[in-house]
Amino acid sequence: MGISLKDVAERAGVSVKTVSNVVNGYRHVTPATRQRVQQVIDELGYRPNLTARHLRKGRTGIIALALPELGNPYFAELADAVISYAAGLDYIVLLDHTNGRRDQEILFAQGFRARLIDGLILSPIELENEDLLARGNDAPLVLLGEREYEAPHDHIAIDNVAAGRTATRHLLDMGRRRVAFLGARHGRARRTAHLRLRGWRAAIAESPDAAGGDELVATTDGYARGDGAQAMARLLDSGAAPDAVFCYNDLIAIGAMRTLTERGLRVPEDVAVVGFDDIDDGRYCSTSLTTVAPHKQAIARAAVDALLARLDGGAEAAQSEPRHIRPGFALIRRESTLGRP
Amino acid sequence: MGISLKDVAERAGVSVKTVSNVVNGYRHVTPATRQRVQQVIDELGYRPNLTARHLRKGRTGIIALALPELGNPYFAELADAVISYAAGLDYIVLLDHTNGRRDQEILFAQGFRARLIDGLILSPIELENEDLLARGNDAPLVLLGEREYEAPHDHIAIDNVAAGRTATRHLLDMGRRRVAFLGARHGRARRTAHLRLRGWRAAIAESPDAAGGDELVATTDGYARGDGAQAMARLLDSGAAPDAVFCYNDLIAIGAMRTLTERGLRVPEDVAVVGFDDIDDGRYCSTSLTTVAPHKQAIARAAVDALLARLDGGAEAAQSEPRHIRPGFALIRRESTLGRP
DNA sequence: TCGGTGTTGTATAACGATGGAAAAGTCAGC
DNA sequence: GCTGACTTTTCCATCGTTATACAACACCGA
Repeated sequence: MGISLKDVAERAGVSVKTVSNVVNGYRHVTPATRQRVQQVIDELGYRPNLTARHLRKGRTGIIALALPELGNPYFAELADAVISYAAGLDYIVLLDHTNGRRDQEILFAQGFRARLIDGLILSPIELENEDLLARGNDAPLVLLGEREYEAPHDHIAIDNVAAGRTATRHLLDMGRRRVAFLGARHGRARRTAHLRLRGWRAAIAESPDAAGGDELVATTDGYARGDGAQAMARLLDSGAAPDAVFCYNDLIAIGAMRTLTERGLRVPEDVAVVGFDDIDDGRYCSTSLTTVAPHKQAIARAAVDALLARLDGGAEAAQSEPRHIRPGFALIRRESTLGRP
Repeated sequence: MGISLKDVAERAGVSVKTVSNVVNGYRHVTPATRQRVQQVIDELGYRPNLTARHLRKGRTGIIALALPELGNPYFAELADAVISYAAGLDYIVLLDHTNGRRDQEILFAQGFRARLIDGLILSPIELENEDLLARGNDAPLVLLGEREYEAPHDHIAIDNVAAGRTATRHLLDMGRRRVAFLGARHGRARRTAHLRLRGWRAAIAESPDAAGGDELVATTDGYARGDGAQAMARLLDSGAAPDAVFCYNDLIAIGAMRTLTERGLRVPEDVAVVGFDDIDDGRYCSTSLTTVAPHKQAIARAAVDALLARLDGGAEAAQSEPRHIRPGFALIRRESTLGRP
């Protein structure tokens, strides 16, 4: 095993608590004692045992971040942001992925890492409201992303309806009249894409001469490039003849552009494309991708801050009303709608 | 606080140890007692406190995985694989990123998460051999990736020289004669790209009529798409006139393709491109990317297995010779060299 | 010299779990 | 009914840390 406080105490000829006091920077320690103890600490290379400290304090300093999948760059970039920001506040982030499966999301919400973590940030896909209400766990939970719940938890999400509307309006402003939506969902995950779809509908409705029939809405099974490629193919085969697509996310948009190119259609001349997420990939596509950019840093900050407020804020903060925070977003205009300069 | 063994014990009218025995499936417990205890456990919703267990056992069941950056899909996908595989073995993975900075890598190697983690898997970029030798930490360390060290640690990496040669030879086989290498490095990180560059040289050397001058080697500052785009631009401006490029990784390759398209050059007709990593992006570029695919699952398995062998194998395993494991790779041929079918 | 005040250090009990040894209980065989 | 062998349960110490309570000491003014 390693060096413990006891070893240091013996060597320095003081009590264990005094060493602990030095380690923790307690005020009332004579400079002489402090120096002597510190010297022994350096000599022996003492490092505090976090496990023991956590046991005693009842807190671990670890928060969990559960995301659908890291393979999606949006989540990877978001994870990056959360880890960095939490590290600055002396919190360690335990990163997990749920594969967007309900059973795994429930597992996390229930807190299967009981008391290893102080709190949890979860980005759900299929989780239902009832799953949250059945939660028998006291660790604070912050929800991330599009889904809206009635359970009493803080929720961080950009205004997806407004974002969807902004994206769609941009396409309409560029003169497009048959704007398709790519990435609607069936089944449980329906609500996830629903908000962006609602934004699309709203923008269409504001534009009298724009087409907005259901034949312009294409569903996908997942959120990856392949799903976008397939959905685009189906849309083209169906004869819906869109002159623009607003995609649920950038990955789907990239897949869609791939299909368009394969079919000999030009982006944006024949079909303009807008994505969502502003992942790094979109910037370097052969036709760079216009996209809605949620402010990831702000989301990360808001999530961690909300969680820590419940953790560190004492009883009144822990019981206070759930907050709904809406970080900002921006429409980044690139070649897939503006064309090559 | 939560429910502890003691609470369960009191309620069930048995000793704490008996409850612990039930929880841990200890053999000699009467079915009657077991059932009664189990019932109380379910009733109270008892969950063992991992922190306390870890303190007692001296092990946490947590391993750390330190990667340069999650924003790079290769690492994200790899992390995904490691987390999944470790979870199957009841280990939790703590994911961190070093940004490829030496100071951060040293921090991890030194084990700043002392005794929170049982072992560490590190994918270094700038770390030096001396940093490893100076390591004053007993937790096992497994190294991942191209860099080669003389320090006594297990090392998992595909054969980068062979992979580089395979990729380059593929380009030569397709009739290219001016094959450039994109992504060499200056300074500390030099050695990282060195092996793939060596493979490039080897393949060129085997092909008498192929050009192989230094004007065909372009350095980059990083490993992102932007670096590839810039490097490609510089290469074109320098007049080196390559008819193919082998890129250090897929991101650089994607950036390079972007520049080629901008300059009106066709891929692969004018310039063929090969990447490295087989990230999902490459599959859905408008020109899908030929690439070297390291077997990520195998790498993840090997890394975790090597670490756990040192952890669980007892003293003799912990002291045994460091192993060097070489998972396989494959060349995935796609449009960026074969052309559109 | 004496209390009062404030600082510095120590002893001991937790935190929640597990391991080992001792104690208690069960049962067969004589 | 007793012994011995085995099973089941309890008791206590322990992991490394911090909190609480208090002891020791110096310093000050009266």
